[in-house]
Amino acid sequence: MLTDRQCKVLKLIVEKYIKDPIPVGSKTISKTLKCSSATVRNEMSALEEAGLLEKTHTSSGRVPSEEGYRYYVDNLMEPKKMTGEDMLKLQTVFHNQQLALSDVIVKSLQVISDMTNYTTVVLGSTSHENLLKQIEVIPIDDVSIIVIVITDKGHVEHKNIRLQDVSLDEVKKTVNLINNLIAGTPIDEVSAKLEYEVKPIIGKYVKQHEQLYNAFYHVFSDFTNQEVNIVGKNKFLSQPEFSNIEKIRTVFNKLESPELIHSIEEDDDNNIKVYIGSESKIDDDVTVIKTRFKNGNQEGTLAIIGPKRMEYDRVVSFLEYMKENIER
Amino acid sequence: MLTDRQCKVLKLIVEKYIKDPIPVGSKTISKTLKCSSATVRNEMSALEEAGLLEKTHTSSGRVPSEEGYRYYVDNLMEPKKMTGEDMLKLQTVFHNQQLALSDVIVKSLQVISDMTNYTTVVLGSTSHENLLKQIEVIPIDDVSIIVIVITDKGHVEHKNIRLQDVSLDEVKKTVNLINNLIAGTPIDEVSAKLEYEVKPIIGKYVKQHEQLYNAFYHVFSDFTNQEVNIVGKNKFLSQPEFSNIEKIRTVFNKLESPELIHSIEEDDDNNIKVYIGSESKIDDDVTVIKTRFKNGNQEGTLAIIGPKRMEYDRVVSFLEYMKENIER
DNA sequence: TGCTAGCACTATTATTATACGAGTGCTAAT
DNA sequence: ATTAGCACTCGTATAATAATAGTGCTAGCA
Repeated sequence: MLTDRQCKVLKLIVEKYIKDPIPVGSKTISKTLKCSSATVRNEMSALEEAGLLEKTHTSSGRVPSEEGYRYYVDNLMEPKKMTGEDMLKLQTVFHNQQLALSDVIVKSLQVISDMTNYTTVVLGSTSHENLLKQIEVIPIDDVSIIVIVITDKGHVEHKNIRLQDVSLDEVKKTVNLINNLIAGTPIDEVSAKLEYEVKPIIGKYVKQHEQLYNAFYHVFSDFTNQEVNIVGKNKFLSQPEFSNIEKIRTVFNKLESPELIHSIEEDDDNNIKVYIGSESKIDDDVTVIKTRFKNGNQEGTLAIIGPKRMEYDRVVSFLEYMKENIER
Repeated sequence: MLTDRQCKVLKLIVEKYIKDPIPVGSKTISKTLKCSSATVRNEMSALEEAGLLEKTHTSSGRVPSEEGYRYYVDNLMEPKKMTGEDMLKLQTVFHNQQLALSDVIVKSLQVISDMTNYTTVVLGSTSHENLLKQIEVIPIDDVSIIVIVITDKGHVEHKNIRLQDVSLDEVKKTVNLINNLIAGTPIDEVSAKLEYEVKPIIGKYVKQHEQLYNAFYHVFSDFTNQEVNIVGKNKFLSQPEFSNIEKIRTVFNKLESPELIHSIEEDDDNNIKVYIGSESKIDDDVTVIKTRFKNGNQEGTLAIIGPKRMEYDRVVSFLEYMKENIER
């Protein structure tokens, strides 16, 4: 258990280091705390002993360790209320009556990315939550048609497919069958249902059924599992801890890998969760802060991704604000 | 005018430097050319005089200048035929009968990006070439509908809009009006036509016409002018001349700015065009190689973007192959 | 007992000096 | 016209030095 003063020292160090990423010395802290630098040094080595602080070399100042940030976030951080200016910017987005909720969310996370200089992510509902609402087909020319897939949550995707010697009539028959038989099915089960429920029927009644079946099968199996919206990846380029290209490359690759991004929502806790450093699974110097939201049939995940040395208090208050405003 | 030997020297230097980005010395060249390093030095200083070579410092080897690359591309470069392996990879993409042409193009440029380690771009038809084919509306819930816009070239976009107290009937009336009155109009003129041809009519026959008019107006004015597909931006991260973050940042910002990307197709020459360094308008160390393609009603631009120190011959042959295969 | 002044010690950073080498340009000889 | 030879230049690498900002520890004080 930390003493009161140790908490103060840790908090000061974390906050100082977040402002300015250079190791913090005892002298700096002693100025704010009413005691000598020697006393601070003693507290510091106790905190280091406890694994909350680290030195970059034997005679350097201290830097928060992963556990140090953790302790700060869990116990020391005070909620920071948003500035009027920040609030105002977001409110103008939220009060745009014409935009659908999903657009409002994406737009405001763009704004947040610019305000904070961190990367933001919006994940929509997952494919097992999205039910097939209907499909539409538009003929483009003799050989190609566009298939549009719409889910109950309003997720739309389209695909241009090529067919040889298939009459529009037969396409329409198939479309009607699909709409009648498997609308309402979770998107990720559609491919299977197509095989067991639709294939046998079109096999009997539709010419060129092989080709049509294959085409639609691909439309659904290629259906993106989830709407993923990442904004401001380039913000990492202005963070000092990502000044080397290698690091940037690994982070960018991770941010583009669907698995990684989906792992963000693995834990479906509804509160705001903070994943620090290695917990982020992206890079030891990266922190992910996320929350889930739900409004009617719209649900999903918001995340803000930045350096471990992140303005935790500010980011948390942004996410709280977003969650609150989305949910009513 | 360059002598024969000067051409040989320039060609060797450019090709050597492209392989390995370190200044090329006279000794290296003299090994390949049957003459002494002193002779090569004389030729080199003639080439420097002519502005085709540069030194990084007084006693360094030579590096091609922008004009040097230009001369190489225009006069010295020999077309390099594609390796069987490269060809094979692309052919499997092209021979996929199920994919629409536009998907084949995007897929093959992904493949090319991986093979070359350069960034690739596909630009679709511009908005004044795309004609509105039809719009479709799908109601999602009480307050929101999805509007889907389809162009004659098969470009599809959708937008989720929110309406208050508007009956589905009225929406459908408006949609029918739009489809009847302004289908066939170039996308970038639709907004205007909407105002002059549709607004007066729905004003009379449709309740809540203000709201509906505004919603559709926004759907069309937000319509993306053009399909832009950039693949492999991260490839820049592994090019040695982009090892500093500042440079990467400016390049990434440029690649994300629509104006810049559109400037690629400004010149609608149908041949393969090479923009070296400052000509690329992206960065002095960047080269853009592009070509237009056309197949039936599908047209657009392909581009490969990489360091100025690019494998020009290889890239040109890739683009030739692509153009040829698309156009038949 | 807890705090602090004082001091020896340590590692980083910046600066300077030195040597090395890969390259050039020029001159004189072939 | 070509080339061997040589002085010269500049970037890179290495080592030596000093300055500095920090530490840990000890001993004395309230």
